[in-house]
Amino acid sequence: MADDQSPQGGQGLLFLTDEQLRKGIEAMFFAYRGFTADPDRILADKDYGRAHHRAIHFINRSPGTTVNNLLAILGVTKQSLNRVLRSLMQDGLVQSKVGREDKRERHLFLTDAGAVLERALSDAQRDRMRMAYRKAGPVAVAGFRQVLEAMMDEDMRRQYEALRDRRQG
Amino acid sequence: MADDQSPQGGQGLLFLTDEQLRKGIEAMFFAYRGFTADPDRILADKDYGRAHHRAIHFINRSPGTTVNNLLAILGVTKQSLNRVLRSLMQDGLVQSKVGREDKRERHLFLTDAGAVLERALSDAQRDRMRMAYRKAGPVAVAGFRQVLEAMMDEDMRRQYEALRDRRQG
DNA sequence: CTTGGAATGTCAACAAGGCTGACGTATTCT
DNA sequence: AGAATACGTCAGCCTTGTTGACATTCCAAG
Repeated sequence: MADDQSPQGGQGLLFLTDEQLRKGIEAMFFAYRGFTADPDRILADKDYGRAHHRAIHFINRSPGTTVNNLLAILGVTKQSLNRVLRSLMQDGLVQSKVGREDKRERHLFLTDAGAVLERALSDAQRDRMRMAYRKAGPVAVAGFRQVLEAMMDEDMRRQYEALRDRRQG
Repeated sequence: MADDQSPQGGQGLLFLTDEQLRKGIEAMFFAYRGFTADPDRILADKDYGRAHHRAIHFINRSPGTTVNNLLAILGVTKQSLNRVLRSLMQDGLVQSKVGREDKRERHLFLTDAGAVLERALSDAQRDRMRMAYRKAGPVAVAGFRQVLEAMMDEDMRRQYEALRDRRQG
């Protein structure tokens, strides 16, 4: 694949050619389709879309998070998020509680029914991920995460890092 | 979930825990935002969206490809693609030629103006990719690609592979 | 040669889910 | 008291996915 050279910097920069970069770009494109395919199939039956999945995922991840918080993580407008949250609450999958300290805030939680759906969605997504991880092996997985993290914008990375070490009930 | 075993894998299966998988899922989510951010900014000025970018990318990649071909690669309906192609053709970025052998087919090409936009878009996307690659290093990059390829569906992977070794004029 | 079916592509209409802008209400901060 | 914050909502727009209907072209069977 490449002419190995001696020291750490020296192994040629063949992995930085336009050709290699383009392959990476196309790999991202196709892989993302696989990444969302399984949850999408589950959601299609239920009149929900990817937007609902994202909301459910992050509410599960950070129970009690506020609307504003979720907004920042998802990177959408409140009007857009609101549409999704409204339907999830009407269907009894998400519950919002008025803040105790600051009564302007609404804290979001999954109901039992919401947790069931979340489980189904993340199981499906994890299964594919697990398969890919197992196939590629631990070293590849470490590289995978490194490159992804390097692709994020600064503020996204902060959101991502903030999520990393949070323990959830 | 994580009992260490001896054989070749030796280093435990800690990279397959639900926790690790979830981090990978979230990394994909945030990284994809970064991945599309730069081209999106360019397109926003021009009344185009991601769909236009995808079409332009793959037409550039495989000049003379047919609509049907493109359909399969992009994974959308022909009606959806058609709308995008129509606007690109009206704006003089893409040109379609009736097939010589089979007159039902339309072969797609970028015009000079189309090639200019393609350049701008892919430069932007490649710059980010290059930065990430450089930061992560060649070993990480190899792992990155391995995992992405393992995440694809069978038919996507075939599309992706078919693209890999094609030489373009 | 003709005819019917399959393949290719176009037009029309609809839905999801982004967006902006404007506004109302409750609450908190200064 | 007045400004700022957090949230919800209405209205309207755009992109991009969907299905349905239809025209053209090709090909194969009769």
